[in-house]
Amino acid sequence: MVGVRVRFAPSPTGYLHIGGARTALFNFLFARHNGGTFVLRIEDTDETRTLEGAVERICEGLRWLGITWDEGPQVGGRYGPYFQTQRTEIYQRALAEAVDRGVAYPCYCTPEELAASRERQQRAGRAPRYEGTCRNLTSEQRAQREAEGRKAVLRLKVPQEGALEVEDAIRGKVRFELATLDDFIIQKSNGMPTYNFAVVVDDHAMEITHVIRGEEHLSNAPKQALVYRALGYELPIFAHVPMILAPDRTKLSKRHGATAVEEYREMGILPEALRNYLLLLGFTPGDERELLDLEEMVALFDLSKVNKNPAIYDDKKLVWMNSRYLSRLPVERIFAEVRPWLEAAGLWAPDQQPDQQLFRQLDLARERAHTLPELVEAMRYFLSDDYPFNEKGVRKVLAHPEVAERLEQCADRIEMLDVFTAEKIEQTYRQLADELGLPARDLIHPTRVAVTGTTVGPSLFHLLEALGREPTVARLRRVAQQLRAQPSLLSKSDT
RNA sequence: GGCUCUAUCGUCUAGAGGCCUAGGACGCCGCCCUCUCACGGCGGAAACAGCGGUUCGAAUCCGCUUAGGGCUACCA
Repeated sequence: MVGVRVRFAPSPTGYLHIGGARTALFNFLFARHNGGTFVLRIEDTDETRTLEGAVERICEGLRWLGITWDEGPQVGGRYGPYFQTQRTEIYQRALAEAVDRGVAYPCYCTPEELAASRERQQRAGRAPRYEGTCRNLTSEQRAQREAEGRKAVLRLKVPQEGALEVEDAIRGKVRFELATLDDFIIQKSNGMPTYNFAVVVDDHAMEITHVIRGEEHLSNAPKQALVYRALGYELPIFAHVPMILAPDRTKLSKRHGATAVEEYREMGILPEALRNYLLLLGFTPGDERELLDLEEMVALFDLSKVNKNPAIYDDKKLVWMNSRYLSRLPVERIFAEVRPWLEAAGLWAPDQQPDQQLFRQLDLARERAHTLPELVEAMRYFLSDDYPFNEKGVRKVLAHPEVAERLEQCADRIEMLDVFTAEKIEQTYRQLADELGLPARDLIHPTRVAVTGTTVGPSLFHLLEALGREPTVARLRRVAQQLRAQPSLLSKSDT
């Protein structure tokens, strides 16, 4: 007895689409939740659409999201091969079986004849269906067409009356009139099986118990059910998850912005955030929790909690989620994520090792960042003396005659401190402010802008502690000097 | 066109006949916290597509309409 077996079966036509990623996630969670097996299978029967490197990109996207498969490319398995192009003998056997059972027949119509027939029917206001030209050919007629050198395809003989009900775990019973279906092709003239045939053969051969896939396949379900029936296979449980639509309610495509998982990675989105966001697109955890780690997702996942209606994709919430993960995940983890970004920005050397001070800085910076590139900017003044000055900030808090001296006084006091801690720094700032008869903010704000170039950021005293005494003092003095020499110097480098 | 799925705030959604003067989250707007920003807290604006039924009672059930999606290939 096999337990739950599910599969994700993308065709390698390019990148991993977020809709596909969500389907994969649901399959993965379903398998894990039920202690089952998650299979990755590549549907590459259309060689003209198969793209070089696409399988690798899809695998990498899945791995990045933390979706791992138990059988499939790169890992193997007992039900292989996992590429349809390598399973041709299996299809040939199934095709031969279909012919033997009398449920399939060769059709010699050319694509041109078919197109003409379709057009004729459409003009007559009817739904285009295969007219059954070759359905009842005698063996002489077949032989004659073979002799003419006509190439044959194989069609499935579909009953012309009655109805077929497909049970869907998400939608319930879906009923189709057989009269609306026609004898569809199961083997192309190049010998390859068509999608609707190959999926069934593979799902059966791989003992798939639950077919969880996108809603775009719902209309294929009756055809596939017919193939199952024709071949005498047992039907799996179907579950069609709603599609993800673009904000204009059309199918999500490139012109709507990012649609590939890898693009989100390149935008500085963490896999935890994308995975979490994708889960919530069409799935309700049941309580009011929204931020869920993989373990919680596995524990909670259930097909009955998958929604029926399509979700419109809106990345505002994704960005918010990303900011939450940025500040919640272990700081070491965040460092591993930003590290390549910091290196690319020239703020971190490839051989450089992080220390406690770096982690403190990261801790302060990450609370304010929504994405990895934002985090890089929030880290810039910690890692480099070359940080941009915000023009408005300079004008507002630095460009005043009394500021230079105050900055120097702050620097003096800082140098006198026995220990450089946030607490001590705050004490001395407040004391100095008292002595000067000023509100503390008149010292705090100029210091912040001088040391970071910006008016926004972490609590100043923690900021200074994380920055370190030497850089703090050096920056205060440098800025004071520049203010004295020429105030406009500072406002040149604006952000 | 035919077949089919879907329909609650701008978006993701809760809601499986009375608990709904429809709840939460993102976003937006105020206020609080405060050295700024962010976080956090508090509050606000914001929805049951329409019309008919069924019922004592409907966001919830049924029908129709409307709108959107999918399929309708020798693509997957």
